[in-house]
Amino acid sequence: MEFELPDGTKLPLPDQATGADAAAAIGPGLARAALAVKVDGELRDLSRPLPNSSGPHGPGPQGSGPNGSGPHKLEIITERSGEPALQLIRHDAAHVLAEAVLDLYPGVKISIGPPIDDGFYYDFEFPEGVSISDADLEAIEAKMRQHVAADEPFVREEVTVEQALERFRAEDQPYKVELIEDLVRNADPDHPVDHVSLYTNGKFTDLCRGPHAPSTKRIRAFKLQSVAGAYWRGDANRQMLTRVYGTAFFSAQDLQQHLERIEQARANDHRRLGPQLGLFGFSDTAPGMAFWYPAGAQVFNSLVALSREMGAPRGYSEVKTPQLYDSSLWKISGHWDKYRDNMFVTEAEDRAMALKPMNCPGHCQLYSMRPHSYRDLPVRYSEPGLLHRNEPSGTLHGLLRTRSFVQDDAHIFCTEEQLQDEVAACLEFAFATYAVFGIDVRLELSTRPEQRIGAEALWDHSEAALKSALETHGLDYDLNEGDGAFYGPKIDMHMTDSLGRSWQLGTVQLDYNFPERFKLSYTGADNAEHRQVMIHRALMGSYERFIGILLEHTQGQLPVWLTPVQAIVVPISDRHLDYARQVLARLAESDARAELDDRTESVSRKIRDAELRKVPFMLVVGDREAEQGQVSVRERHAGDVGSLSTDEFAQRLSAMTKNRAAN
RNA sequence: GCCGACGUAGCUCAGCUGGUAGAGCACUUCACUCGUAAUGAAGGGGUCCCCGGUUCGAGUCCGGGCGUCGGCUCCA
Repeated sequence: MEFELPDGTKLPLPDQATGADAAAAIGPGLARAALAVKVDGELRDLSRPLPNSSGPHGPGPQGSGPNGSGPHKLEIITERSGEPALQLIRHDAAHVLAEAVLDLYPGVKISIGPPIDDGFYYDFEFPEGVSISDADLEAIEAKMRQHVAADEPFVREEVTVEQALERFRAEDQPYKVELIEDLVRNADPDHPVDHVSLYTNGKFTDLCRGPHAPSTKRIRAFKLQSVAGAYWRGDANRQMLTRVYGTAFFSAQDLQQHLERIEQARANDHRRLGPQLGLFGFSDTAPGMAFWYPAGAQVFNSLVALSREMGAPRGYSEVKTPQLYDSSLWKISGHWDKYRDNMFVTEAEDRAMALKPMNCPGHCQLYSMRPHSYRDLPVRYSEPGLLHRNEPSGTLHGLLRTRSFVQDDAHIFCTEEQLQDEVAACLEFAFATYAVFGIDVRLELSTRPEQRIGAEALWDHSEAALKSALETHGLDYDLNEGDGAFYGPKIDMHMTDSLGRSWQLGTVQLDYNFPERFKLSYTGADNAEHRQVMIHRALMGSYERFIGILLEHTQGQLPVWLTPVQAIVVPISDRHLDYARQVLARLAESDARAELDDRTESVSRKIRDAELRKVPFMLVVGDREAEQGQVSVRERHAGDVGSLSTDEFAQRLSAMTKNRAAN
């Protein structure tokens, strides 16, 4: 058997050699450092024999790799291998966590415990009447440390399904039994599952595909972080389990750095920045609904203005539709049946009414109130519509998930022939919008959900249309099966927040159903009525969410054109107030948003306060500047950048605002 | 909605096993008139989230509610 190492050198090994043998053949240092091996991209335990011609990679000439394409590629995984190595010890740590919890809480039922981005978790069902909280984590950690110090080897064994079931039934571990039964049931009929692998460390044995590091001692630094609830199998109708989250690293320094990064990210949380910068706040009197201070309203309105300015040349016409509709409208749209619990419903003169959770039925209503010719299409109605959704209390999240929000919403009514171009134009508009802010998004194509309305043929058609729009533009996307809207498939655009959580911003959704339900039509060239297609689209998503994400990505340093206060005039002493007022007046002439700090305070103090408010420009004025008609410019974060005439500065600032410079 | 935690001045937070509330910043006033991240002093400010209970006495203990945070589910 011959293997090829990452540097291209060949490594001959006897048949049945293990990963550990391979590492030892390369060098004793590597043998000690080795955690696992990667063979042709597959991670394996060091103790397992390496694949050979009769191995799982199937037929091929002796000593050659899969499909006869040359020797197997072999890489020894060590602490220096980065992410795969971390995943390995985090998975190890999850086993040790379960081991420790079983020690401390006899009778606990274990379910699953995978490594995840940045850490690991394990889900448990504690015995009746027992619950744990963050306060218990320390004791569990202490127990885990004992198992790590004991250097317990991870031992793999393959057993028959019957043996495994018998074992976990005897141990009264019903979740493991269910997992094995599902493995068997869901197996590919051509490759039935008759064996499963178990891993044992110390007295603890878990159903696990592996691989694992050689022993528990490789977990150098770990920490349990939080306790949370999680439904078994992610199903809200099933048992709520207790999830313990933790993370692990190869050194205490790495762990410390990771924890500090999280702490740092919290400082950029929009829920902290918003009130701190005087943008918005929340009150118990209106849970899930933001209150906007003047500075925040300024930012909000600037974004709405941007949408309008970009929409007009792209053929959008702004409309206004009511907030409150008779339930009959929601019955036509299907919202009454599917979302009534999440709508704010009221009553007027014995009529059931509901606040709009979406603009589309209103836009459909508006469209249908007049006849349309094929010559008018596409019709593109836009509306910064205020929506209310009674989101479950546990899902509210600052500006990112609210009960009241304004979408940069639009609906396009067009013919089948116009559809491709219109979807493409929506994507162009979206990317042009994101480019203003210099942000990147991740694309997702979501297909038909289980609960849906409309014929299968329409779904086939509309899914194909979105897919081809993405592919003809060469865009990368993730496929999200079953995650579409109840009326049609969609392309979603996602971004992450300061803690790496993903949020949907833009969306482009195809809809053959509402036109059907609202009986929307146009008169064709043949003088007959035709049904058209409808596109729902929002680009920023909601202005609330967009501002939240933008704050986190800019660390509160909004671009100059958008920031509420662009410049603050800082007179050195009270005798410079007159000149400072002249500067302010000059800035006001060119519509700059400027303020004067007229407090009787030191320059340092005024600078510090302006920096904390993240004002982009601080204009220091004293005797020198007054004499020469100048301002001494300090840029946020950068410090003093020299003096300019007041006119020159005002012009530059005005240009930055006009160009929406992405600084 | 579900699991766990938390809720004290505008903000960040102290307040031990129950004895009637405190700091820093912010705010007000006075003095200082200052050249690029905190001048000093004095002062005002609290139904300790709400409602009930236990107790001679509750910010502290117990129950319920509301809100927030971390997850889960959901997200038209």
